[in-house]
Amino acid sequence: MSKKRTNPDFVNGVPELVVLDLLAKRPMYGYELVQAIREASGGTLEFGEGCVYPLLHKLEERGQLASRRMEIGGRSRVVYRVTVGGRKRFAEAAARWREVVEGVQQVLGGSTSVPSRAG
Amino acid sequence: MSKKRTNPDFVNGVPELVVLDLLAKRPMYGYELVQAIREASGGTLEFGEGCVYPLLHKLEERGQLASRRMEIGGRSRVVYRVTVGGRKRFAEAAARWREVVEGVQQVLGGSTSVPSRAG
DNA sequence: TTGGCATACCTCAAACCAATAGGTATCGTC
DNA sequence: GACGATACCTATTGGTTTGAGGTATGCCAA
Repeated sequence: MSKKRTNPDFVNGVPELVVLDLLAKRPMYGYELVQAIREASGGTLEFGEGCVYPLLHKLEERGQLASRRMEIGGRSRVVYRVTVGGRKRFAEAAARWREVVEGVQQVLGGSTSVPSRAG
Repeated sequence: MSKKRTNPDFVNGVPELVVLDLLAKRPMYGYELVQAIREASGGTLEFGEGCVYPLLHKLEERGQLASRRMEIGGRSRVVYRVTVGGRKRFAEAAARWREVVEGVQQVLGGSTSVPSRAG
């Protein structure tokens, strides 16, 4: 068994971002959301239940999500929807996300494609 | 004083990414690097010395950076350069970074506005 | 010389987040 | 009843940035 990587890449705040986005498009329950993230990202983003469920609870505590028990398929499931505060939060997070992405692009900018230049 | 935010947004692994990139372009010493990150990103990315110095040491331990004491301005400074392993690491990190960015974009896709028609 | 400031390097504790693993309950099938 | 898939939840762990603090040197002013 190698090391456990709990913070592997660049996913930090990304779960919150995509959860707020996907739930804004359509209310879902946790288990459905886990799969939705995977499918919507083409398999690139994959967050386990141990990440999604606590996140949902946290966002609900903040008033950015609201849960409702609904009967789906003959069983009661906890369906989450985005509140007004949640949409605001998403807008902020998305803006920050873009900032970071653009910031990184500005730094990497010329090095990802431009060959070494005499300096 | 409100809460301390140690993991504010989406910067996770980003310091490693930009450090490897900037040092690959031109060897620098720590303090210079801190400012270089800030300037290269247009002020968007800003990592303190408490983040950069331990990172430099870690990357050096991994053999991805190499340090050398040099006389600059009449004083000895610890200048870091990227090794072959560091370039490899950067390539991997950059690829992963792009994956995540594209993954998020696929999810957010139509919700961020941006009617990029050139696509 | 003394004091203050910016530069330059370093380290530590705190806070936060995702990953892993484990636990519980229901439904359908055998 | 046993088993697996679905569905929900929690505790622990590991890694990372942040913030604050500490040390030392060079330059400038008094």
